[in-house]
Amino acid sequence: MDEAITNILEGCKLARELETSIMKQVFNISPDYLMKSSEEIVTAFTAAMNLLTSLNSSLHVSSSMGGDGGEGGSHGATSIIQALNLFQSAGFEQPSMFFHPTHYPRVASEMATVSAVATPVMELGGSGYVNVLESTNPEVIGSHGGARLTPEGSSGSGRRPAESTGQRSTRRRRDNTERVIQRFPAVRTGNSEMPPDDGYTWRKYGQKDILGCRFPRSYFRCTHKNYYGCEAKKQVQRLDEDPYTYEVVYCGQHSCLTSTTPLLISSLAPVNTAVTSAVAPIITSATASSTTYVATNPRGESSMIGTTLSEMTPSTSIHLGNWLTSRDLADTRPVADMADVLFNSGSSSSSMDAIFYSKHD
DNA sequence: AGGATTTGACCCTA
DNA sequence: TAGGGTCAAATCCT
Repeated sequence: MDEAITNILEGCKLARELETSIMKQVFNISPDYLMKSSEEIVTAFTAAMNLLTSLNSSLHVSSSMGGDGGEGGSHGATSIIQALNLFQSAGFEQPSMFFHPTHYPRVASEMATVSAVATPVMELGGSGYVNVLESTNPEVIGSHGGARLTPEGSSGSGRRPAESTGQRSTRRRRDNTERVIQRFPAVRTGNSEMPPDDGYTWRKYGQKDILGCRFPRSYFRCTHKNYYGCEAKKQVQRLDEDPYTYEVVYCGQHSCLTSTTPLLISSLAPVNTAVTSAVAPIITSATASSTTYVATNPRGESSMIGTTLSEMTPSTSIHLGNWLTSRDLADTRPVADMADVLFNSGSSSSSMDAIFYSKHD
């Protein structure tokens, strides 16, 4: 255990050094350097994870992740939470400008993608962006993560005459699109807290008080719905039990080209046992947000099949993610994941795009 | 001026 | 029928 902690701390140190380097050379950073540094970080965390894995393997791990979500059944979570605390005490509690929360859904999705046996159906758009085709599989999974909540309580008072509107277009509630559920700690900005920006631009189209919930649920759709027919939506709600945590449910795929990192949600489908069993221990912690993988059966009933870390520094989430989701795929993608996060997971509004803006221009 | 937000009404599903 | 999701007029914001 001590050795694992040493490795983790070393990884943290390297990550901080890398971050510092990036900050200092914002417009003059070499991809080679990034790759090399990332690799060193990966090595340190991989070593730690291997040690932790062997530690935990003696304690448990039932490969069956039932639909009950198992919040409390986190075998082996203690070690990971300890590791989390270490990460935080090592100075990673604040979101980095480079490790933008935008990355986290991508990372979570990527992890599941790595674990999935099924090959994701993808196509390259003309501009080089990757578009993910809409899944038609009735069995879909989502993940759980977080995003920004718009400031509430402004003084708009939309009021419509009682007669209004003729007929409504078709509206269905239980569509079979993927649902990605994520939790994020609120980001404190001035006097208010809000979920972190997820990199996409959203337009709020509704807010509802939900029965039994202290806080209203806000409904957002992609701002570019009209331009690109982008059907992505999300629901944002503060948790009753933890008002400083936001739960965001993403529905549908982004078909717009406004982000360099469209969520690879559809690539998670179809759900299969590889994903289910690969997402190992469930971790819940007040200090770390989580990504929850939700399986939806053809009747639209959802059940959580797993949770993994996502609200940490990308390096830690990547490594723990690999450890959690793909022990059988160990060492296959950590460097690539890191590079992907570093180079591809920025959003149109992220600082990474500001740094590497020329990449897509 | 045009886009974003608010919020009561409407409508669908369980 | 209740509750949740969406619509769209009114209003705010830039």
